[in-house]
Amino acid sequence: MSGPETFELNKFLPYLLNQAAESASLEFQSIYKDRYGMLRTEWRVLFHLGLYGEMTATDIGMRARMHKTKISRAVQRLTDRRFVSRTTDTNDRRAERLTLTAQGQSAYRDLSSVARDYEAALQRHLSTSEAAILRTALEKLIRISAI
Amino acid sequence: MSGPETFELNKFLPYLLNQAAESASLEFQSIYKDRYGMLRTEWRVLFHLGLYGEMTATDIGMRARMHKTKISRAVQRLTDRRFVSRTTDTNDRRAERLTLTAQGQSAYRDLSSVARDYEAALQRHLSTSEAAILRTALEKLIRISAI
DNA sequence: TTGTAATAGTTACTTTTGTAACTAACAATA
DNA sequence: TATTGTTAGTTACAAAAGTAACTATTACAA
Repeated sequence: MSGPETFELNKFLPYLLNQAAESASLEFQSIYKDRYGMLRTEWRVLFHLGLYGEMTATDIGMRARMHKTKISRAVQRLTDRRFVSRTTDTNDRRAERLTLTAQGQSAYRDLSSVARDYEAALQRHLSTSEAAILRTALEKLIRISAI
Repeated sequence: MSGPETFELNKFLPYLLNQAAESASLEFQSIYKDRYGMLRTEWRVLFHLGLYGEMTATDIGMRARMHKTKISRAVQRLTDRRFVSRTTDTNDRRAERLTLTAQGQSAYRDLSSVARDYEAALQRHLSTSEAAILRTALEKLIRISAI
């Protein structure tokens, strides 16, 4: 007894979203992990730099909504492995301007092509309009807590 | 230069799904954490037992797609805090039959009512058909890797 | 039976994340 | 120019998750 419409876990949006996110990330995750030994945070930083060019850790944090310690550690590992190079900003010596190295560019190009194919494969399970509405709905949900 | 249609991170489904899942879980998470000191894994176990009655850890693992060590630790904490009770199955003494205690039932009722309200609030940002299509699409994506 | 494999769940160890405190640099104001 | 506050990023410590090896029990077949 729990109210007029009884609760259903496998219809509960946060639960569904988490399951779908996990499911939809699994295979792609194994690719960047296997090929480049990257974690999710590192892949995200790589893609931000690949897409938007030079950024600071703070910039990435705002765009990707990642905490600065996560970014700090991701950048650390990416520079250790020569995917990213950092130079201190001469105007503000607290900030570091991050860019992809040639190796980083190459990994980015490779992975973004994988990402395109991967997404196309996912999308084959959805109709065109379904995929479009899905994206819109997800964007709305993201914006809710975008404060 | 990256192909005919250039890659967009904020349209990339796995990325969108992760962001939306995180965004849509955030506030609810803070409720079960603040009221009952529960983690996500514990909340999930609680809800499975509340919804489906007596289950074993393995049952829950299959339904929730959680690894058995996660469940083992969640059950451990839930029994420590008297939300769950466990009894060894007499037919198969490896298995433990898990059920909610009165306190567990009460937490479950409270949280499932919160969940209903929370979901309704999320849904207010979506049209009826949008919400329906979203669920369908998410279910399809979940099933893809359901092996 | 007895030996081998499978299953339920736990434990130990490692990796990753979260949180808070920290350093260094800048900004603003008295 | 001191003083106070803010910002960029790192580090230290604690909590959580992942992985593999483990115990105990059951299943099955030689």
